[in-house]
Amino acid sequence: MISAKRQLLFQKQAEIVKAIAHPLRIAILDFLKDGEQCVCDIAQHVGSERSNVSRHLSVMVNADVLEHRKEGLKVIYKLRTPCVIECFSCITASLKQQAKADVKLLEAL
Amino acid sequence: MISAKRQLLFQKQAEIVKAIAHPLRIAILDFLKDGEQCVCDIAQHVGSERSNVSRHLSVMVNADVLEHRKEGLKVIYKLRTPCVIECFSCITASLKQQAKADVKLLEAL
DNA sequence: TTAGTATATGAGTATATAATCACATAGTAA
DNA sequence: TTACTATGTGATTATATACTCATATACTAA
Repeated sequence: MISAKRQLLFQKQAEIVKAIAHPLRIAILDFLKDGEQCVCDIAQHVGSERSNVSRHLSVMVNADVLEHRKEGLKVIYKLRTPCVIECFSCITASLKQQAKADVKLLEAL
Repeated sequence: MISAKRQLLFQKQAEIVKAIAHPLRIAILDFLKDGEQCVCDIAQHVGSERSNVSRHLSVMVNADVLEHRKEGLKVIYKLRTPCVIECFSCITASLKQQAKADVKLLEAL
């Protein structure tokens, strides 16, 4: 059985992973890997309503994936733990593996 | 604006991340990093109902995070992309950063 | 002050997810 | 065959999440 301490760790890890587990939020992370941006530019880039983007951003701030600061009218968001970007290389590798298997299947039909 | 191609990529990446984004599933992944296991031993280890564990396992199989094979009565599950485990080192680093900030805050009170 | 812009948030709705229980299926062994 | 064990799944309920619209707040500039 898992100790209460480890269960807490898994709980906390899940909170961070959940904060990333959305296509729009991944798009935002991908945009922010090249540098900080304001909400309006993020919304423009990902093609979604500002209110919606603002909510997604606050989810990631609450999970400490992003940090933000005010600059005049604008609020600037940036990655707090840039290594999350590296996780996607593993995930992309998994997707490539899937895609290759799909091609093989298709060829066999 | 993001191309349709990239939107599809983010969509697929999110499906994989979502399949990991649950404390019980992270506990399962952590257990499987040391080798393949059957449902009954996984359920025993994570301390949850077998039917519940079975459903969580199928979520991860559908996302190609796990693979499984039958062996007599038992079904054996194992990691398909072991590099997902590496992602957790980044997430744990983020948690450490949070915890340190919390300690500093506590000391300031 | 007023007008305008950027952001955040409450309320409502729609959808997705998780857990539990009961039952079904598949294999083993007597 | 029957009894038993391991696993998967349908149905239900509870909860969480995502999106939209309207509104509130905060700042800027005239």
